[in-house]
Amino acid sequence: MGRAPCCDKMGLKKGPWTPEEDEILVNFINKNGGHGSWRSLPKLAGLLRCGKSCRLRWTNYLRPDIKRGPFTLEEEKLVIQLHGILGNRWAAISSQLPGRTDNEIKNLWNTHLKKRLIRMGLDPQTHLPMAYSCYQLGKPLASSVSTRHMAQWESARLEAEARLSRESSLFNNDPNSFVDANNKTDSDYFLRIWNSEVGESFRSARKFDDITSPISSGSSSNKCGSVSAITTELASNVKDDLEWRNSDSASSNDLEDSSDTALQLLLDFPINNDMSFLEESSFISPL
DNA sequence: AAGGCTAGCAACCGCCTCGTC
DNA sequence: AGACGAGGCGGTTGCTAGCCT
Repeated sequence: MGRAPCCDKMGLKKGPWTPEEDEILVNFINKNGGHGSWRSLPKLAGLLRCGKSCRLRWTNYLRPDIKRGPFTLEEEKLVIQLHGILGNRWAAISSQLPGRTDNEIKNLWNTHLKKRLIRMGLDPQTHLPMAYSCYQLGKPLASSVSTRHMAQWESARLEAEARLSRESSLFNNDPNSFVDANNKTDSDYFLRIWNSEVGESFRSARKFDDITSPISSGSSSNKCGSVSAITTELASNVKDDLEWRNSDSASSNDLEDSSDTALQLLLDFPINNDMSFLEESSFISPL
């Protein structure tokens, strides 16, 4: 059914790359001012690899702008925040972390951050307490997650724009310049994402009105309901769920003694919107 | 010291999207 | 319109180093 793997051809090497292969690939790309067609690159460069393998090696390891070394606290914070908004869209998340690859972020998430959230009793997909995220009033989980992401998008954007207007006097003349770390605020991140191609899919989603249509959480071409309608529905759902959760005192104490910094980072994010009552709930550990 | 276990990470695989013909 | 190829993406695998017993 599926297409045959591109490396099935006889004679093509698989597995870890040797320093010699790395050198050949880097030299070829530098010499030609780019990779050109990945499919034809191995033959032209004299590598016994498939084009896909070359592309992966270049984008995940050999690219000169890749930042090596452990993730900083700020980067981890950003990954958690972005994952809460974008879900498992590693490429979209990595586009907001200069020098970090999607593979690196995916590994960070799977080996560190995900486990951290699970340890704290939080669903790594929804960033909400496990018991809560599993029962969205009988609605399909994938739909509720995407709905939540949509609402967070809109809320974060509105908050960011409001803050940006307040702080406009502090900004550079170039409103699109987000490079200066001194001026980098959380608002900046969201406006930058919102104005990027990543946000485009969400901006265009405002055209759709069918809030009840199923949403594929794994696809980059989601069809989503109108954001304002979703936000309204979400607020209603969350309030209902909070009432349900508050009646279940057994689960509400699980997180109170958590001092994990990741949770703090997640909750520290200044989204003061119609979902802010979530933070006031005793269900989530006090700051 | 040695064997088992685990975490971290590089690389692969299969599916999807988009562009071209 | 649909078949095909190329590139991109996310999930998963497998190797390795470090830790534990």
